[in-house]
Amino acid sequence: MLVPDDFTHSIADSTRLRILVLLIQLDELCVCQLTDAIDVLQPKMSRHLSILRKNNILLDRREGLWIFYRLHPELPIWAYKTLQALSSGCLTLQPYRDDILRVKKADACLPNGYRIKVQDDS
Amino acid sequence: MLVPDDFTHSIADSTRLRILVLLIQLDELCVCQLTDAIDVLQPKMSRHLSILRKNNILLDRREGLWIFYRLHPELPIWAYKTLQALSSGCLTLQPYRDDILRVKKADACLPNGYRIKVQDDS
DNA sequence: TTATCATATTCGTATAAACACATATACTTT
DNA sequence: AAAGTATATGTGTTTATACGAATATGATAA
Repeated sequence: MLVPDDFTHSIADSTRLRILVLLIQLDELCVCQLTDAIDVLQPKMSRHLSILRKNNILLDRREGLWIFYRLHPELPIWAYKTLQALSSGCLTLQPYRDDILRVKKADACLPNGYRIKVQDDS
Repeated sequence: MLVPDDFTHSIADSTRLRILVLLIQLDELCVCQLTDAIDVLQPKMSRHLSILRKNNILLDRREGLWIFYRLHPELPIWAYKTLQALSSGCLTLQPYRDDILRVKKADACLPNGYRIKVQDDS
């Protein structure tokens, strides 16, 4: 069960906060999408995802080679509301704003049918 | 100006989270009330208050020997909402629940007229 | 002034967290 | 089977953080 102490610790790293903001906005992303968008080395991304997974903040799902992460569906309401509020404070700021743009534009290593559908506003 | 990174760092310590939950529930408290309720050594309390003050999460006000702390009145809305949500997840749990009871029952070193008015439910 | 009280800061130390690099695992394709 | 791809973990090191103990500050009272 998620307790406030583990939760606050989980969000207190800038890479993890960026991951969470991305997943609140875009529901589900695979590791390579997150790695590309946030631009970190793969082992670093993996380790931060591991922390969020162990604390039951994220849930993962394997699909072939790819592993998709999303907010844990049984995240306590208080935790979800906290993330929503935090996220609303991040969206207009860097690097969070550009992270989202990068995911949408990126042509990551995704399996067919899993690219994000976005209207091209260029 | 408060940025999400400083904010998440500020709430990622259990003593600081306890302080914030207390101040959300009880508006304004002096250092000795916080120290007694949370039961930490005075320099430790002071250091944590200093961090919250420097990050513009708390505002202090001197009244004679006593210094009162409250949430910063210009706290960004996203930060306030985040604290509200987090606090709602803490209130039913220990040690947050008992912290509040202790403040209400305590006979701290307050100047006259500053004791918290609570109905005695004993 | 001196004493006293509430609060703040300095300092040295111990603990924890994040990191890069190397390597391992798990799955798919050939 | 071997090779290739995506993701995870082990290891050693560096950096950040929290801490207790001692001391300083700032206000009040005698």
